[in-house]
Amino acid sequence: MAVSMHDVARAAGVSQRTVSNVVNNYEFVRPETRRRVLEAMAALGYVPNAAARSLRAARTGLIALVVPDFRARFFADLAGVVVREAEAHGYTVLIELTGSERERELKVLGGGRNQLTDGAIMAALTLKPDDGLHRRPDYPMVLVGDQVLDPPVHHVGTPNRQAALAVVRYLTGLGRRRLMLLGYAPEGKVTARQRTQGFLEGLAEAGLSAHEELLVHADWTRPGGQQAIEQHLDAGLPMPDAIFAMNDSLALGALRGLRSRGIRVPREIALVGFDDAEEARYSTPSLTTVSPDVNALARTAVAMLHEQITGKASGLEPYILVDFELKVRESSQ
Amino acid sequence: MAVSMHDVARAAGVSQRTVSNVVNNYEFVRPETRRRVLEAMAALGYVPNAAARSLRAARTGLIALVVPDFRARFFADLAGVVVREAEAHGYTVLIELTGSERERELKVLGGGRNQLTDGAIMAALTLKPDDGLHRRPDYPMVLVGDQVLDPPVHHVGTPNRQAALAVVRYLTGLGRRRLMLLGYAPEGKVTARQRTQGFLEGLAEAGLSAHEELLVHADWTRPGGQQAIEQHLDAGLPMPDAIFAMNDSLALGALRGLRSRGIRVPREIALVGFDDAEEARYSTPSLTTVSPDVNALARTAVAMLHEQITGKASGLEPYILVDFELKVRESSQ
DNA sequence: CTGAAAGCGCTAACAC
DNA sequence: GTGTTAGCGCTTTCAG
Repeated sequence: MAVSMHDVARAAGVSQRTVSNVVNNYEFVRPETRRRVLEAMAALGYVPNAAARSLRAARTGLIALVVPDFRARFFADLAGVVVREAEAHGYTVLIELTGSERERELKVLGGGRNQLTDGAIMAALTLKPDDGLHRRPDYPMVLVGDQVLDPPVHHVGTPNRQAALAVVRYLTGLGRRRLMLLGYAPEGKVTARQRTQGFLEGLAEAGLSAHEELLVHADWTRPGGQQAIEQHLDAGLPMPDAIFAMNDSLALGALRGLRSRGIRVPREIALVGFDDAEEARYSTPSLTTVSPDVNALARTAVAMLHEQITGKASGLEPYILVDFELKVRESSQ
Repeated sequence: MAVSMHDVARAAGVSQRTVSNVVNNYEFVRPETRRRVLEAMAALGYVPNAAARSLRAARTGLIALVVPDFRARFFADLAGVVVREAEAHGYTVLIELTGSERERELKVLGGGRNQLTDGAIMAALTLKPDDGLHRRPDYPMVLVGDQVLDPPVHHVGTPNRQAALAVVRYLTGLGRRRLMLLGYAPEGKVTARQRTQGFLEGLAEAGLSAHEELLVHADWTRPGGQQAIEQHLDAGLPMPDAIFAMNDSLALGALRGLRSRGIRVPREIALVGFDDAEEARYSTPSLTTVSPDVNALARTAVAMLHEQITGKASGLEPYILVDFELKVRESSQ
């Protein structure tokens, strides 16, 4: 067995209570006593036991970060900031990788593993509004990305509609007139719908109408983007003079497709993505893209969760959209 | 308070012991009793309390994965497999991001946070051999990547020397004669030294001698690679006909540098990286690179750690090198 | 300012 | 097969 408070207490000639006071930085301990206890702790190599503390305190100091996969740069970034931020609030982060499996996301709604965590920050990809009913109501939770549940849950996201609108304004401002929306998915996730909405609003604003053939379905992946573009071009469908891709993977795939057909970017077609993935900076040409403020996203999520856990009166709205920035790079100018 | 075993026991009209038996799938419980208990659990919404269990069992079921940063694709991949594999062994993974800070890596050696974890898998970047002394000897630990500690710790890695050797054999086999080693760092990490060793062995084997001016120092990053190459070229130093970069970031940076100076890859210079980062597949030209078997790496690490934690007689060596593969792509042929 | 003592929820001897 | 029971190490009332 490891050394316990009791052992330290005996060694220092004080009661366990006093040791606890020292460990928890209770103010009113005589300096001399504190010193003795600290010495005993060091001598014995005392390490507090987290399990016992949790058991007693009814909180574990652990929060779960539930994401599909760290290979998506966005989630890797998110994890970094969440871990840092959580630490500042006294939490340790426990990772749950869902691989975009519905089963696993549902499990989190039910309170996760064995009351192991005090709450969860989740990027849900597969949940549907109805799933909100499966939620254990007393389990603190914050959704990152899209609001997908119906009895709505605390949530922090990117203003998809506004960002898409900003993209269209930017492109039409450059004089582009035939805009393609790549990754169109009217039946799909909220994300897709919101971005589509912004896109269409932007067109309307510029007095343009949406060409149905320029709303192009595609898997939100590189191969998806490449294929869709190649098919579109090979089918002799109307050429756009600008493409807004639903995410950077799509955009980079499209870039490949365009190149393979000898079309120059941005000369003939301007290209804009979404997410500001690392590759966006390093592709040739580098990719103009919407950069969500991941930092703010993570900070806000942790703060929201902390409030729920501690039950403090919240200064925060239960639903927050953070900033974004349109990073203009070579692919559009 | 949440509902406890006691509550369930009362509701089912059995003793707490029996509930425990059911929860832990103890074999010898009468089916009828089991059913009753299960029903009571469902009715009350019982969830076992992890803290209590840990306290009692003196293990938490948590293991720490300690890595610098998930933005490096290698670690993102690693995390994915480790989490999956850990789950199969009944562990949950807790993330510790070090940001390559020595302080944080040292803390892990000391046993991590409050006996919260049963052990750790760490990719140490900043530790020096002497730091091995700081290690808490009874804290199970597996190093991934390089063996850096002196009283050696269980470890699983990539055969750096052999891989570098394979690269050189491949390049000389293609008829290349003036090989540059990019990212040379003789005073640096073991990784660097091992790869350098393999590189030099390969040259010797081919009857070539190492040109000192072709051992090029550089930060192991994209900008580092680009700068180093541009400086080298602009200084009029001897042109290589092949470059082996210590990692893919360097290689991709170099690619940019070469392109900016109008040098064609692979026609004039063949380029090989190390790590098989995702971008390596999507660059133009795509990058030939050494692909470590991350799956095997992670599986082995978890298995090793599990053995240490359970104290089972080990079938595994305490030091294991996993496979690698040379992924030949456009940049070298 | 410090001691004594009561559990938090669970596991695992030990009985029967 | 099931009940009794003793803690695991800690926080926290309650007394001094």
